[in-house]
Amino acid sequence: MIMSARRIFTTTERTIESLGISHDIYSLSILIDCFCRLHLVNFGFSILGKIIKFGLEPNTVTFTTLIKGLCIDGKINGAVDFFNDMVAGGYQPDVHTYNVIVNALCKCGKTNVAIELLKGMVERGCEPDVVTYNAIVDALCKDKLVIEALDLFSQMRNKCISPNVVTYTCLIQGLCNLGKWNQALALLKEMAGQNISPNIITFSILIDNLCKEGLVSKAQEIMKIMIQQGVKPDVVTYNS
DNA sequence: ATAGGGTTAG
Repeated sequence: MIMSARRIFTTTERTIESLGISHDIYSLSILIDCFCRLHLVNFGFSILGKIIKFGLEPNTVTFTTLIKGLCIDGKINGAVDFFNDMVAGGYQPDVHTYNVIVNALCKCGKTNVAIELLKGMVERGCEPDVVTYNAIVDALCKDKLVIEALDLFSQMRNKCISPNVVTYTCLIQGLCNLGKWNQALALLKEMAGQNISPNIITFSILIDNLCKEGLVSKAQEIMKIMIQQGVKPDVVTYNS
């Protein structure tokens, strides 16, 4: 595995060089991304070394790609450390950079740290967007902290960051998990008012939870609405 | 001009 990875690394380099194509920060950042997706983040860091050796300047994209590579490998602490190094080195993280870290923190159960980072980015003048909020709203809902999730939901609206179908779907799921399907249905209505179309996932969550509550006729009602809106039930919907 | 972020369900 290690040998073949190294071979990929060196032959990629030789091939590009033998074609007479010179590297720039774009191609090298793409190369870093490729290695990171192959779980070869260390090779990504060797590319960073090459960038510096070539006298090129790594930028926010280069760093963000490496941070994501560390997250892909579950090295969340390493990712946070490298993020701090980046900031200490005078490089400004942007909303993409923050979203990579926030998402990784949320996915590994460190929702509180993610919320701290959300506060931190605002203080640094980097505005969060719907992606940032969705990650945290989803994590809070999965932690059964729906009140906190709804609080964040109103916070984002105060900032004029429009929630989308994912935001609503996460909240609906969170409410359903606590048996608050009435509130979940209210959110479904609210979506219509906001011109946000529920999708197959939104509908399936509602149908599944209504069935579990023994409200099968209500579930069938939702399924009718779903079909009316042109969303085709799938195997998940029918299983429910 | 060319590169980087999430996406929710049984």
